[in-house]
Amino acid sequence: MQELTSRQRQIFEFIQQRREMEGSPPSFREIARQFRFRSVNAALDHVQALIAKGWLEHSPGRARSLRAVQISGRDDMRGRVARIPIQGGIPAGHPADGVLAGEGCVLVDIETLGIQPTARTFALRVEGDSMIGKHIAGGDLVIIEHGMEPRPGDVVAALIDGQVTLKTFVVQRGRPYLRAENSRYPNLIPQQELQIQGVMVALVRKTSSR
Amino acid sequence: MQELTSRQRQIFEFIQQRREMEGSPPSFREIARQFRFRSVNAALDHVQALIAKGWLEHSPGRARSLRAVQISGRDDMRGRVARIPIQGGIPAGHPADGVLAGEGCVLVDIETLGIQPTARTFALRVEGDSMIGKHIAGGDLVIIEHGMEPRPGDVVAALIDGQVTLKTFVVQRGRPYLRAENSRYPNLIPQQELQIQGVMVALVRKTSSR
DNA sequence: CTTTATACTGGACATTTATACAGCTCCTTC
DNA sequence: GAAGGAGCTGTATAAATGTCCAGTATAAAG
Repeated sequence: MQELTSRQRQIFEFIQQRREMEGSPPSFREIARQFRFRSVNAALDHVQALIAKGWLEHSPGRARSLRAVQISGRDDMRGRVARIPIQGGIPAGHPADGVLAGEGCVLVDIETLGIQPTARTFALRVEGDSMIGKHIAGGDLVIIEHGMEPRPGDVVAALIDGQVTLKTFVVQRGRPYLRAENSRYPNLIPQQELQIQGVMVALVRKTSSR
Repeated sequence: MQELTSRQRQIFEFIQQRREMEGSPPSFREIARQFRFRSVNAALDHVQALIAKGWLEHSPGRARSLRAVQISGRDDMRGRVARIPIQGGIPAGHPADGVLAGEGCVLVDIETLGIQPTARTFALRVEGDSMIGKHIAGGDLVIIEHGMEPRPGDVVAALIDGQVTLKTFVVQRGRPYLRAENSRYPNLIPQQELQIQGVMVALVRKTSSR
């Protein structure tokens, strides 16, 4: 399949976007309107280029019949989106065991985030600003991979006194401890064993004001 | 939502089936042909019954605009995930006009992020750390809603010298300007008119190391 | 310099399509 | 038996839509 020009890619993505949002693909005139073409033909030309290059199919004479050629594993939402449960406040024990007060689920684009979602991936709502030094603010949603081996410098979710906290995992003189990325918060040197719930792999923030 | 008659259910399922197989919903004539109606109106009547009973929606006057009403809380990913194009480097003029080098698309969970994705929503890869004061770091992906009226304090994407930059929109003494959230970067007081591309509504970050 | 591909403008036209109006039968309900 | 809804026929029309033809401009390739 031939490569697309940047303009053609725009057209292609607009068509895909509309198909998902509106439920049916745009007409040529709608494409033209979107890109401020004064002529319908500009849209037609682009679509014909996309068809010639093997990206689109259509049924001649039929309104709104544009559809993407299915490339296995490529452009499909199924398989690209993972459903990740949001853990609310206090996970009782093991995160896979029983989850209290979940906020529901986030749907996460695994390709963009480059994560391999397992059954042990979960999300946490950040409270407080103890990780502000790593630009993780209160209200952010962090995606945590459970069971992953933390490396020094990783942000981890740890279980301290039955509470989950987000900290940076660091090793000093062969001994691991948890560092808060905010000088107003104390670091945590573990008494016995360190209870690491998982390693942060991604973050999602919603701009609150709207 | 009212119950359907068996005939209406047949029509509804045919529409759904066609949407999945062909990629776009059938026209009234195609419905009529499928059920061997000699009149298009038979199909119209059924569809209007389905709309009245709350099973279908459509945009008046638009070809093939039939779509099933989303049932909230259902285990359906379609309708909860929006495809947002990632704009690469330098939009020339209007964001709908010319955008170069797209990186592809992000799939975004509209329910979690609370955004209403329109065709004018796009994503930008953040370069540099000029917005670090708002905890937006380089490499982050920000979701921008174009055409939204910026309010003071909002993070906006603005067009400066043909380059897109992310800044905080502020108004001082009745005059708007753009503030960088990093003391090493200058604020921008617009010479003429301020070219606001859109307002940031969400942010997605991938933890880079893995 | 010519050719080719891309990216458009502008106008025209035939179909497709949605939609309205006026009927009809059959069945159930009152 | 009157009323009403479901299910359908038949005709008509305006709007939406696909598609063709004839151009222009620009940049890259030969």
